[in-house]
Amino acid sequence: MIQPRPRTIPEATVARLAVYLRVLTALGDGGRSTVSSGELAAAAGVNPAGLRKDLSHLGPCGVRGVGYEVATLHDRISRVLGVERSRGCVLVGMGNLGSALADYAGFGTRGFEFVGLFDAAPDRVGQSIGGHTVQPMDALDEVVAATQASIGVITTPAEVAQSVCDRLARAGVRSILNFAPVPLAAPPGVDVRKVDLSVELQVLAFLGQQRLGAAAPLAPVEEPA
Amino acid sequence: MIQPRPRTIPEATVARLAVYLRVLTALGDGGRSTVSSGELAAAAGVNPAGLRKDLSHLGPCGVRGVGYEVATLHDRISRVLGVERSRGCVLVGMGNLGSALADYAGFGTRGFEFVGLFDAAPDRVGQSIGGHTVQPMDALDEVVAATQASIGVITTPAEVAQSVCDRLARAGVRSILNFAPVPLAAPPGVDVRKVDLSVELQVLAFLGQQRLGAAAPLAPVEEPA
DNA sequence: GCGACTTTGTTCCTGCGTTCACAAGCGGCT
DNA sequence: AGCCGCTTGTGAACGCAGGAACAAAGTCGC
Repeated sequence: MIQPRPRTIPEATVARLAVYLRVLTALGDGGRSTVSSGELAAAAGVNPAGLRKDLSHLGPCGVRGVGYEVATLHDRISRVLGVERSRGCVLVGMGNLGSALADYAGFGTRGFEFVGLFDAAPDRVGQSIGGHTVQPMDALDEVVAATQASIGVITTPAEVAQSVCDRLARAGVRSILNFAPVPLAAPPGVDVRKVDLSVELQVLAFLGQQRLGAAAPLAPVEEPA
Repeated sequence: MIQPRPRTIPEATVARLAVYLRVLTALGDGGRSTVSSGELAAAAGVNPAGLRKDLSHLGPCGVRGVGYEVATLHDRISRVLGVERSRGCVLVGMGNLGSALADYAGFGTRGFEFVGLFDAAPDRVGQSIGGHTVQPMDALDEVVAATQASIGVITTPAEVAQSVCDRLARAGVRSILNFAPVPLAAPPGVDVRKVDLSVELQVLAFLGQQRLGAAAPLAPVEEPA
Protein backbone atom coordinates (compact mmCIF):
# COMPACT_ATOMS: atom_id res chain seq x y z
CA MET A 1 0.00 0.00 0.00
CA ILE A 2 1.66 3.15 -1.14
CA GLN A 3 0.87 6.24 0.84
CA PRO A 4 -1.79 7.98 -1.21
CA ARG A 5 -0.52 11.46 -0.27
CA PRO A 6 2.59 12.94 1.19
CA ARG A 7 1.90 12.62 4.87
CA THR A 8 3.26 16.05 5.64
CA ILE A 9 0.90 18.96 5.15
CA PRO A 10 2.36 22.43 5.62
CA GLU A 11 1.15 24.12 8.75
CA ALA A 12 0.02 27.18 6.85
CA THR A 13 -2.14 24.93 4.74
CA VAL A 14 -3.62 23.28 7.81
CA ALA A 15 -4.61 26.67 9.20
CA ARG A 16 -6.35 27.54 5.96
CA LEU A 17 -8.08 24.17 5.84
CA ALA A 18 -9.70 25.09 9.12
CA VAL A 19 -11.01 28.27 7.53
CA TYR A 20 -12.32 26.39 4.52
CA LEU A 21 -14.05 24.01 6.86
CA ARG A 22 -15.90 26.84 8.51
CA VAL A 23 -16.96 28.29 5.19
CA LEU A 24 -18.13 24.89 4.03
CA THR A 25 -20.20 24.49 7.14
CA ALA A 26 -21.89 27.80 6.45
CA LEU A 27 -22.47 26.86 2.83
CA GLY A 28 -23.91 23.51 3.81
CA ASP A 29 -26.26 25.16 6.26
CA GLY A 30 -27.29 27.46 3.45
CA GLY A 31 -28.31 24.51 1.33
CA ARG A 32 -25.50 24.68 -1.20
CA SER A 33 -24.34 21.37 -2.60
CA THR A 34 -21.35 22.36 -4.73
CA VAL A 35 -18.83 25.20 -4.78
CA SER A 36 -16.13 26.27 -7.14
CA SER A 37 -12.65 27.03 -5.96
CA GLY A 38 -13.10 30.66 -6.88
CA GLU A 39 -16.16 31.10 -4.77
CA LEU A 40 -14.72 29.22 -1.83
CA ALA A 41 -11.51 31.21 -2.06
CA ALA A 42 -13.40 34.48 -2.07
CA ALA A 43 -15.35 33.47 1.02
CA ALA A 44 -12.17 32.41 2.78
CA GLY A 45 -10.22 35.44 1.69
CA VAL A 46 -7.46 33.62 -0.17
CA ASN A 47 -6.23 33.09 -3.70
CA PRO A 48 -8.13 30.48 -5.76
CA ALA A 49 -4.93 28.86 -6.96
CA GLY A 50 -3.63 28.60 -3.43
CA LEU A 51 -6.89 27.05 -2.31
CA ARG A 52 -6.67 24.38 -4.97
CA LYS A 53 -3.12 23.68 -3.98
CA ASP A 54 -4.15 23.34 -0.37
CA LEU A 55 -6.92 20.96 -1.30
CA SER A 56 -4.59 18.95 -3.49
CA HIS A 57 -2.86 17.78 -0.32
CA LEU A 58 -5.98 15.76 0.44
CA GLY A 59 -5.89 14.07 -2.92
CA PRO A 60 -8.37 14.71 -5.73
CA CYS A 61 -11.69 15.59 -4.22
CA GLY A 62 -13.31 17.84 -6.77
CA VAL A 63 -14.99 17.32 -10.11
CA ARG A 64 -13.52 19.17 -13.04
CA GLY A 65 -15.93 21.46 -14.75
CA VAL A 66 -18.22 21.42 -11.73
CA GLY A 67 -16.41 22.18 -8.51
CA TYR A 68 -16.34 20.62 -5.08
CA GLU A 69 -19.18 18.86 -3.37
CA VAL A 70 -19.75 20.72 -0.14
CA ALA A 71 -20.61 17.77 2.09
CA THR A 72 -17.86 15.54 0.76
CA LEU A 73 -15.19 18.18 1.07
CA HIS A 74 -16.38 19.05 4.53
CA ASP A 75 -16.03 15.47 5.66
CA ARG A 76 -12.67 15.06 4.05
CA ILE A 77 -11.21 18.15 5.70
CA SER A 78 -12.75 17.20 9.02
CA ARG A 79 -11.07 13.85 8.90
CA VAL A 80 -7.72 15.26 7.93
CA LEU A 81 -7.85 17.85 10.68
CA GLY A 82 -8.93 15.24 13.16
CA VAL A 83 -12.09 17.00 14.21
CA GLU A 84 -14.53 14.43 12.91
CA ARG A 85 -14.95 13.42 16.52
CA SER A 86 -15.16 15.83 19.38
CA ARG A 87 -11.95 16.37 21.27
CA GLY A 88 -11.74 17.02 24.95
CA CYS A 89 -10.04 20.18 26.14
CA VAL A 90 -9.02 21.25 29.59
CA LEU A 91 -8.64 24.90 30.45
CA VAL A 92 -6.32 26.13 33.16
CA GLY A 93 -6.56 29.65 34.52
CA MET A 94 -10.10 30.94 34.84
CA GLY A 95 -9.42 34.65 34.75
CA ASN A 96 -11.20 36.89 32.31
CA LEU A 97 -9.75 35.32 29.22
CA GLY A 98 -10.21 31.78 30.46
CA SER A 99 -13.80 32.45 31.38
CA ALA A 100 -14.45 33.98 28.01
CA LEU A 101 -13.06 30.96 26.22
CA ALA A 102 -14.98 28.54 28.41
CA ASP A 103 -18.16 30.39 27.65
CA TYR A 104 -17.49 30.77 23.94
CA ALA A 105 -20.01 28.72 22.06
CA GLY A 106 -17.97 28.68 18.88
CA PHE A 107 -15.75 25.84 20.01
CA GLY A 108 -18.35 23.25 20.73
CA THR A 109 -19.70 23.40 17.22
CA ARG A 110 -16.26 22.85 15.76
CA GLY A 111 -15.35 19.61 17.40
CA PHE A 112 -14.00 20.82 20.71
CA GLU A 113 -15.51 20.28 24.07
CA PHE A 114 -14.27 21.61 27.35
CA VAL A 115 -14.20 18.73 29.79
CA GLY A 116 -12.53 20.48 32.66
CA LEU A 117 -11.90 23.99 33.97
CA PHE A 118 -9.17 24.50 36.54
CA ASP A 119 -7.80 27.28 38.67
CA ALA A 120 -5.40 27.53 41.57
CA ALA A 121 -7.35 30.25 43.37
CA PRO A 122 -9.68 28.72 45.97
CA ASP A 123 -12.30 31.42 45.49
CA ARG A 124 -12.63 30.58 41.84
CA VAL A 125 -13.03 26.87 42.46
CA GLY A 126 -16.68 25.92 42.46
CA GLN A 127 -17.80 28.69 40.16
CA SER A 128 -19.87 27.60 37.22
CA ILE A 129 -18.80 28.86 33.81
CA GLY A 130 -20.27 27.78 30.53
CA GLY A 131 -21.98 24.82 32.11
CA HIS A 132 -18.89 23.52 33.87
CA THR A 133 -17.67 23.86 37.40
CA VAL A 134 -14.20 25.17 38.09
CA GLN A 135 -12.08 22.54 39.79
CA PRO A 136 -8.90 22.76 41.83
CA MET A 137 -5.58 21.96 40.22
CA ASP A 138 -5.32 18.76 42.23
CA ALA A 139 -8.09 17.27 40.14
CA LEU A 140 -6.31 17.83 36.86
CA ASP A 141 -4.54 14.51 36.46
CA GLU A 142 -7.65 12.59 37.31
CA VAL A 143 -9.87 14.50 34.91
CA VAL A 144 -7.40 14.25 32.05
CA ALA A 145 -7.07 10.54 32.58
CA ALA A 146 -10.81 10.00 32.85
CA THR A 147 -11.82 12.09 29.86
CA GLN A 148 -8.84 11.34 27.64
CA ALA A 149 -8.51 15.07 27.04
CA SER A 150 -5.89 15.66 24.41
CA ILE A 151 -5.73 19.44 24.39
CA GLY A 152 -4.86 21.85 27.16
CA VAL A 153 -5.37 25.58 27.10
CA ILE A 154 -3.29 27.82 29.34
CA THR A 155 -4.75 31.18 30.30
CA THR A 156 -2.84 31.69 33.51
CA PRO A 157 -0.48 34.52 34.42
CA ALA A 158 2.92 34.22 32.79
CA GLU A 159 4.71 33.29 35.99
CA VAL A 160 2.98 29.97 36.45
CA ALA A 161 2.49 29.06 32.80
CA GLN A 162 5.56 26.87 32.60
CA SER A 163 4.65 24.87 35.66
CA VAL A 164 1.12 24.42 34.36
CA CYS A 165 2.56 23.30 31.06
CA ASP A 166 4.71 20.70 32.79
CA ARG A 167 1.76 19.54 34.75
CA LEU A 168 -0.46 19.20 31.70
CA ALA A 169 2.22 17.27 29.88
CA ARG A 170 2.67 14.95 32.81
CA ALA A 171 -1.06 14.38 32.99
CA GLY A 172 -1.04 13.16 29.41
CA VAL A 173 -2.09 16.18 27.38
CA ARG A 174 -0.43 16.10 23.98
CA SER A 175 -1.31 19.52 22.60
CA ILE A 176 -1.17 22.85 24.39
CA LEU A 177 -2.49 26.24 23.40
CA ASN A 178 -0.69 28.93 25.34
CA PHE A 179 -2.10 32.42 25.87
CA ALA A 180 0.47 33.41 28.46
CA PRO A 181 3.15 35.72 27.11
CA VAL A 182 6.07 33.39 27.70
CA PRO A 183 7.69 30.81 25.49
CA LEU A 184 6.99 27.39 26.93
CA ALA A 185 9.31 24.41 26.91
CA ALA A 186 7.45 21.15 26.58
CA PRO A 187 8.75 17.59 26.52
CA PRO A 188 9.07 15.93 23.12
CA GLY A 189 5.78 14.57 21.90
CA VAL A 190 3.87 17.58 23.14
CA ASP A 191 2.99 20.34 20.70
CA VAL A 192 2.70 23.89 21.91
CA ARG A 193 1.09 26.75 20.04
CA LYS A 194 1.16 30.28 21.25
CA VAL A 195 -1.32 33.10 20.89
CA ASP A 196 0.05 36.43 22.00
CA LEU A 197 -2.56 39.15 21.98
CA SER A 198 -0.34 42.06 22.87
CA VAL A 199 2.06 41.11 20.11
CA GLU A 200 -0.79 41.37 17.65
CA LEU A 201 -1.58 44.84 18.89
CA GLN A 202 2.03 45.90 18.67
CA VAL A 203 2.34 44.68 15.12
CA LEU A 204 -0.73 46.72 14.31
CA ALA A 205 0.78 49.74 15.99
CA PHE A 206 3.88 49.35 13.91
CA LEU A 207 1.97 49.06 10.67
CA GLY A 208 -0.06 52.11 11.61
CA GLN A 209 2.98 54.15 12.44
CA GLN A 210 4.75 53.03 9.30
CA ARG A 211 1.80 54.08 7.20
CA LEU A 212 1.59 57.34 9.06
CA GLY A 213 5.21 58.10 8.41
CA ALA A 214 4.85 57.36 4.73
CA ALA A 215 1.59 59.25 4.31
CA ALA A 216 2.26 62.32 6.41
CA PRO A 217 5.92 63.30 6.30
CA LEU A 218 5.10 66.51 8.10
CA ALA A 219 7.46 65.89 10.94
CA PRO A 220 10.79 64.79 9.53
CA VAL A 221 11.51 62.46 12.38
CA GLU A 222 15.18 62.31 11.66
CA GLU A 223 16.57 59.89 14.14
CA PRO A 224 19.04 62.10 15.94
CA ALA A 225 22.44 60.55 15.75
CA MET B 1 19.17 62.83 3.52
CA ILE B 2 19.96 59.16 3.38
CA GLN B 3 17.64 56.77 5.07
CA PRO B 4 19.88 54.98 7.54
CA ARG B 5 17.91 51.75 7.40
CA PRO B 6 15.66 50.07 4.91
CA ARG B 7 12.31 51.31 6.06
CA THR B 8 10.64 47.99 5.41
CA ILE B 9 10.87 45.54 8.25
CA PRO B 10 9.44 42.07 7.66
CA GLU B 11 6.24 41.46 9.56
CA ALA B 12 7.60 38.32 11.13
CA THR B 13 10.47 40.34 12.47
CA VAL B 14 8.13 42.95 13.90
CA ALA B 15 6.23 40.28 15.76
CA ARG B 16 9.44 38.99 17.29
CA LEU B 17 10.59 42.49 18.18
CA ALA B 18 7.50 42.75 20.32
CA VAL B 19 8.55 39.60 22.13
CA TYR B 20 12.07 40.88 22.63
CA LEU B 21 10.64 44.07 24.03
CA ARG B 22 8.76 42.16 26.65
CA VAL B 23 11.79 40.14 27.62
CA LEU B 24 13.86 43.30 27.83
CA THR B 25 11.30 44.87 30.12
CA ALA B 26 11.53 41.89 32.42
CA LEU B 27 15.31 41.97 32.34
CA GLY B 28 15.38 45.67 33.10
CA ASP B 29 13.04 45.18 36.03
CA GLY B 30 15.39 42.49 37.22
CA GLY B 31 18.24 44.95 37.26
CA ARG B 32 20.17 43.59 34.31
CA SER B 33 22.06 46.17 32.27
CA THR B 34 23.38 44.10 29.36
CA VAL B 35 22.37 40.92 27.55
CA SER B 36 23.94 38.78 24.91
CA SER B 37 22.05 37.69 21.86
CA GLY B 38 22.22 34.10 23.01
CA GLU B 39 20.60 34.81 26.32
CA LEU B 40 17.97 37.06 24.83
CA ALA B 41 17.19 34.50 22.16
CA ALA B 42 16.81 31.76 24.74
CA ALA B 43 14.39 33.88 26.74
CA ALA B 44 12.40 34.71 23.65
CA GLY B 45 12.45 31.18 22.33
CA VAL B 46 14.17 31.90 19.02
CA ASN B 47 17.43 31.28 17.25
CA PRO B 48 20.31 33.58 18.27
CA ALA B 49 21.31 34.25 14.68
CA GLY B 50 17.76 35.13 13.78
CA LEU B 51 17.56 37.48 16.69
CA ARG B 52 20.68 39.30 15.58
CA LYS B 53 19.30 39.59 12.09
CA ASP B 54 16.05 40.96 13.44
CA LEU B 55 17.94 43.53 15.46
CA SER B 56 20.09 44.43 12.50
CA HIS B 57 17.02 46.00 10.92
CA LEU B 58 17.26 48.72 13.56
CA GLY B 59 20.85 49.46 12.72
CA PRO B 60 23.80 48.57 14.91
CA CYS B 61 22.74 48.74 18.49
CA GLY B 62 24.96 46.31 20.28
CA VAL B 63 28.56 46.28 21.40
CA ARG B 64 30.74 43.50 20.09
CA GLY B 65 32.28 41.38 22.70
CA VAL B 66 29.76 42.59 25.28
CA GLY B 67 26.19 42.35 24.08
CA TYR B 68 23.24 44.70 24.05
CA GLU B 69 22.48 47.35 26.60
CA VAL B 70 19.05 46.50 27.97
CA ALA B 71 17.73 50.03 28.39
CA THR B 72 19.00 51.29 25.06
CA LEU B 73 17.67 48.35 23.13
CA HIS B 74 14.36 48.62 24.88
CA ASP B 75 13.99 52.24 23.88
CA ARG B 76 15.06 51.58 20.34
CA ILE B 77 12.57 48.80 19.81
CA SER B 78 9.82 50.81 21.49
CA ARG B 79 10.41 53.66 19.11
CA VAL B 80 10.46 51.43 16.07
CA LEU B 81 7.27 49.65 17.08
CA GLY B 82 5.63 52.94 17.82
CA VAL B 83 4.72 52.14 21.38
CA GLU B 84 6.87 54.78 23.03
CA ARG B 85 3.64 56.69 23.47
CA SER B 86 0.38 55.17 24.52
CA ARG B 87 -2.07 54.43 21.74
CA GLY B 88 -5.79 54.65 22.03
CA CYS B 89 -7.87 51.59 21.25
CA VAL B 90 -11.58 51.21 20.86
CA LEU B 91 -13.24 47.87 21.45
CA VAL B 92 -16.47 46.88 19.76
CA GLY B 93 -18.48 43.91 20.97
CA MET B 94 -18.53 43.50 24.72
CA GLY B 95 -19.32 39.82 24.94
CA ASN B 96 -17.17 37.47 26.93
CA LEU B 97 -14.07 37.93 24.87
CA GLY B 98 -14.44 41.68 24.59
CA SER B 99 -14.94 42.01 28.31
CA ALA B 100 -11.89 39.88 28.97
CA LEU B 101 -9.74 42.03 26.73
CA ALA B 102 -11.05 45.25 28.22
CA ASP B 103 -10.21 43.97 31.66
CA TYR B 104 -6.82 42.59 30.72
CA ALA B 105 -4.17 44.60 32.47
CA GLY B 106 -1.41 43.44 30.17
CA PHE B 107 -2.23 45.93 27.48
CA GLY B 108 -1.97 49.11 29.47
CA THR B 109 1.59 48.36 30.45
CA ARG B 110 2.55 47.85 26.83
CA GLY B 111 1.48 51.14 25.41
CA PHE B 112 -2.15 50.50 24.69
CA GLU B 113 -5.07 52.14 26.35
CA PHE B 114 -8.69 51.43 25.80
CA VAL B 115 -10.46 54.72 25.29
CA GLY B 116 -13.86 53.40 24.39
CA LEU B 117 -15.96 50.26 24.74
CA PHE B 118 -18.95 49.82 22.48
CA ASP B 119 -21.81 47.41 22.03
CA ALA B 120 -25.02 47.37 20.07
CA ALA B 121 -27.03 45.62 22.78
CA PRO B 122 -28.86 48.17 24.93
CA ASP B 123 -28.56 46.05 28.05
CA ARG B 124 -24.81 46.06 27.80
CA VAL B 125 -24.56 49.81 27.37
CA GLY B 126 -23.83 51.45 30.68
CA GLN B 127 -22.00 48.50 32.16
CA SER B 128 -18.62 49.27 33.62
CA ILE B 129 -15.77 47.04 32.54
CA GLY B 130 -12.15 47.58 33.37
CA GLY B 131 -12.80 51.13 34.48
CA HIS B 132 -14.70 52.13 31.36
CA THR B 133 -18.37 52.42 30.64
CA VAL B 134 -19.82 50.61 27.65
CA GLN B 135 -21.23 53.08 25.15
CA PRO B 136 -23.75 52.68 22.35
CA MET B 137 -22.52 52.37 18.79
CA ASP B 138 -23.83 55.83 17.97
CA ALA B 139 -21.07 57.32 20.07
CA LEU B 140 -18.31 55.63 18.15
CA ASP B 141 -17.49 58.33 15.62
CA GLU B 142 -17.42 61.00 18.25
CA VAL B 143 -15.16 59.07 20.61
CA VAL B 144 -12.74 58.10 17.88
CA ALA B 145 -12.52 61.69 16.74
CA ALA B 146 -12.08 63.04 20.24
CA THR B 147 -9.49 60.56 21.43
CA GLN B 148 -7.66 60.09 18.13
CA ALA B 149 -7.91 56.37 18.66
CA SER B 150 -5.89 54.61 15.99
CA ILE B 151 -6.70 51.00 16.73
CA GLY B 152 -9.99 49.20 16.73
CA VAL B 153 -10.65 45.73 18.11
CA ILE B 154 -13.60 43.72 16.86
CA THR B 155 -15.02 41.06 19.15
CA THR B 156 -18.51 40.95 17.76
CA PRO B 157 -20.36 38.01 16.25
CA ALA B 158 -19.24 37.18 12.73
CA GLU B 159 -22.42 38.45 11.12
CA VAL B 160 -21.89 42.07 12.03
CA ALA B 161 -18.10 42.16 11.91
CA GLN B 162 -17.92 43.56 8.41
CA SER B 163 -20.31 46.39 9.12
CA VAL B 164 -18.42 47.22 12.31
CA CYS B 165 -15.22 47.19 10.30
CA ASP B 166 -16.65 49.62 7.78
CA ARG B 167 -17.87 51.83 10.55
CA LEU B 168 -14.51 51.87 12.31
CA ALA B 169 -12.75 52.71 9.08
CA ARG B 170 -15.17 55.52 8.38
CA ALA B 171 -14.65 56.88 11.87
CA GLY B 172 -10.93 57.17 11.20
CA VAL B 173 -9.44 54.04 12.74
CA ARG B 174 -6.40 52.95 10.77
CA SER B 175 -5.66 49.56 12.31
CA ILE B 176 -8.11 46.81 13.13
CA LEU B 177 -7.67 43.62 15.10
CA ASN B 178 -10.39 41.16 14.20
CA PHE B 179 -11.41 38.29 16.45
CA ALA B 180 -14.51 37.43 14.47
CA PRO B 181 -14.11 34.34 12.30
CA VAL B 182 -14.65 36.08 8.97
CA PRO B 183 -12.24 37.65 6.55
CA LEU B 184 -12.78 41.38 6.57
CA ALA B 185 -12.49 43.73 3.63
CA ALA B 186 -11.19 47.13 4.62
CA PRO B 187 -10.58 50.22 2.50
CA PRO B 188 -7.01 50.90 1.46
CA GLY B 189 -5.04 52.59 4.18
CA VAL B 190 -6.56 50.45 6.89
CA ASP B 191 -4.66 47.43 8.15
CA VAL B 192 -6.53 44.40 9.38
CA ARG B 193 -5.08 41.58 11.42
CA LYS B 194 -7.00 38.49 12.31
CA VAL B 195 -6.85 36.27 15.35
CA ASP B 196 -8.83 33.09 14.96
CA LEU B 197 -8.97 31.05 18.10
CA SER B 198 -10.76 28.03 16.75
CA VAL B 199 -8.26 27.77 13.91
CA GLU B 200 -5.50 27.54 16.47
CA LEU B 201 -7.31 24.71 18.19
CA GLN B 202 -7.86 22.90 14.93
CA VAL B 203 -4.23 23.15 13.98
CA LEU B 204 -3.41 21.65 17.34
CA ALA B 205 -5.88 18.88 16.75
CA PHE B 206 -4.24 18.13 13.44
CA LEU B 207 -0.77 18.02 14.92
CA GLY B 208 -2.01 15.79 17.68
CA GLN B 209 -3.69 13.40 15.29
CA GLN B 210 -0.66 13.36 13.03
CA ARG B 211 1.54 12.43 15.93
CA LEU B 212 -0.95 9.84 17.02
CA GLY B 213 -0.92 8.24 13.60
CA ALA B 214 2.86 8.09 13.63
CA ALA B 215 3.03 6.67 17.14
CA ALA B 216 0.25 4.12 16.84
CA PRO B 217 0.48 2.64 13.35
CA LEU B 218 -2.73 0.68 13.60
CA ALA B 219 -3.42 1.63 10.04
CA PRO B 220 -0.52 0.46 7.92
CA VAL B 221 0.96 3.86 7.33
CA GLU B 222 4.08 3.31 5.31
CA GLU B 223 6.70 4.85 7.54
CA PRO B 224 10.00 3.99 5.87
CA ALA B 225 13.07 3.71 8.01
C1' DG C 1 -22.19 11.95 -30.74
C1' DC C 2 -19.30 15.83 -30.85
C1' DG C 3 -17.48 20.34 -29.79
C1' DA C 4 -16.70 23.94 -26.67
C1' DC C 5 -16.65 25.74 -22.13
C1' DT C 6 -15.78 25.40 -17.37
C1' DT C 7 -13.09 24.07 -13.55
C1' DT C 8 -9.73 21.27 -11.34
C1' DG C 9 -4.96 19.62 -10.45
C1' DT C 10 -0.26 20.42 -11.38
C1' DT C 11 4.00 22.60 -12.56
C1' DC C 12 7.07 26.31 -12.74
C1' DC C 13 8.84 30.29 -10.92
C1' DT C 14 9.64 34.14 -7.94
C1' DG C 15 10.26 36.05 -3.49
C1' DC C 16 10.67 35.67 1.52
C1' DG C 17 12.07 33.84 5.77
C1' DT C 18 15.29 31.07 8.29
C1' DT C 19 19.57 29.00 9.27
C1' DC C 20 24.35 28.31 9.10
C1' DA C 21 28.92 30.05 9.02
C1' DC C 22 32.46 33.58 8.95
C1' DA C 23 34.74 38.09 9.27
C1' DA C 24 34.99 42.37 11.96
C1' DG C 25 35.22 44.77 16.25
C1' DC C 26 35.64 45.47 21.22
C1' DG C 27 37.01 44.53 26.08
C1' DG C 28 40.04 42.34 29.30
C1' DC C 29 44.35 40.36 30.59
C1' DT C 30 49.25 40.11 30.67
C1' DA D 1 51.00 47.93 24.15
C1' DG D 2 49.77 43.51 22.26
C1' DC D 3 47.22 39.28 22.28
C1' DC D 4 43.09 36.53 23.06
C1' DG D 5 38.48 35.39 23.58
C1' DC D 6 33.91 36.76 23.17
C1' DT D 7 30.08 38.77 20.68
C1' DT D 8 27.99 41.23 17.07
C1' DG D 9 26.75 41.99 12.28
C1' DT D 10 26.55 40.31 7.66
C1' DG D 11 26.83 37.36 3.56
C1' DA D 12 25.35 33.11 1.37
C1' DA D 13 22.69 28.84 0.93
C1' DC D 14 18.69 26.30 1.88
C1' DG D 15 13.88 25.41 2.23
C1' DC D 16 9.16 26.99 2.04
C1' DA D 17 5.16 29.52 0.90
C1' DG D 18 2.56 32.13 -2.66
C1' DG D 19 1.13 33.26 -7.32
C1' DA D 20 0.55 32.68 -12.15
C1' DA D 21 0.05 29.94 -16.09
C1' DC D 22 -1.00 25.46 -18.38
C1' DA D 23 -2.73 20.83 -19.31
C1' DA D 24 -6.21 17.26 -18.14
C1' DA D 25 -10.95 16.12 -17.47
C1' DG D 26 -15.64 16.34 -17.15
C1' DT D 27 -20.13 18.52 -18.31
C1' DC D 28 -23.50 21.09 -21.02
C1' DG D 29 -25.49 22.33 -25.42
C1' DC D 30 -26.47 21.21 -30.08
